Amino acid sequence: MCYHYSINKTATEIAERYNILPRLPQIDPFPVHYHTNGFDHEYLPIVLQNVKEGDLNIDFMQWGMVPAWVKGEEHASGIRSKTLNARYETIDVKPSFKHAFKYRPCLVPATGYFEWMHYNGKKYPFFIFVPDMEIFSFAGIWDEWISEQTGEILHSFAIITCEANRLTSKIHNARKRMPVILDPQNENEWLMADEIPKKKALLKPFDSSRMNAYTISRLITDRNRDSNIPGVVRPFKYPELNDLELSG
DNA sequence: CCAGACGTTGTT
DNA sequence: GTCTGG
DNA sequence: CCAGACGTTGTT
DNA sequence: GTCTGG
Repeated sequence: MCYHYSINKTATEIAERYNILPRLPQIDPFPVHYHTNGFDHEYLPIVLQNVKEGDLNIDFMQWGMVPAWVKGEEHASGIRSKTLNARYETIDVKPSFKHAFKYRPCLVPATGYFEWMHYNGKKYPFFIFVPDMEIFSFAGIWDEWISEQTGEILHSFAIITCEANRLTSKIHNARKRMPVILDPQNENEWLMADEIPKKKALLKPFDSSRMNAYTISRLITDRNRDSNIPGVVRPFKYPELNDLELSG
């Protein structure tokens, strides 16, 4: 699963990472997100294929995908907390996701994500990242929803999940899921492929040996403070976890 | 056929 | 313990 | 996912 | 819009 992640880079830096240079003036300034909570449905930078010109573009979409067929604002705000993630196993058959899976793939730029380990009855937050990629991509899907009431257009997205790999299943010691992270050489393929088996073949757990993680402070879920600050991704030690071995 | 849902996570 | 709201 | 509530009566 | 349960 993945309900909390980090993209603490400016839109300009993200554009450079994906070789999207020409449109820079339009997309900055944009706030960085040391921590975004899915249930806040923030606007976040998304990379997608520009249908007309064929090159990549950045758009800003709300996390929590509202499918195009949803009727009414109330229904839209009700469903988006349940569509933060989409299971890869059923993404091609679920009514909420199959259309977006077929026609609207996207990359979700990230610098890391957050997960809680359950240990002796307590929960410990971890920051999980890919040391060899400052910005990496979750595989995502998006959709366009138009409000009947206001005519307003909403672009929103979901992050695809798969079974956890070795590292992430140790942090998730109960149920084992993780967001799909794409190898950079597969990013374009994810945006371009049009055969369902080809697309599903890309949705695999990322190489555990290329990932790393450490504990962070409980500031991340402190409701009395803004968690979107650098301190939220800084290492924080819990003495009772000292014996824990993540790499083995 | 119609009505109603449409989703994920976690669980010693 | 379990549900709800964010 | 986590944090926080979890109930009723009567109401200027 | 499309699927599922009754």
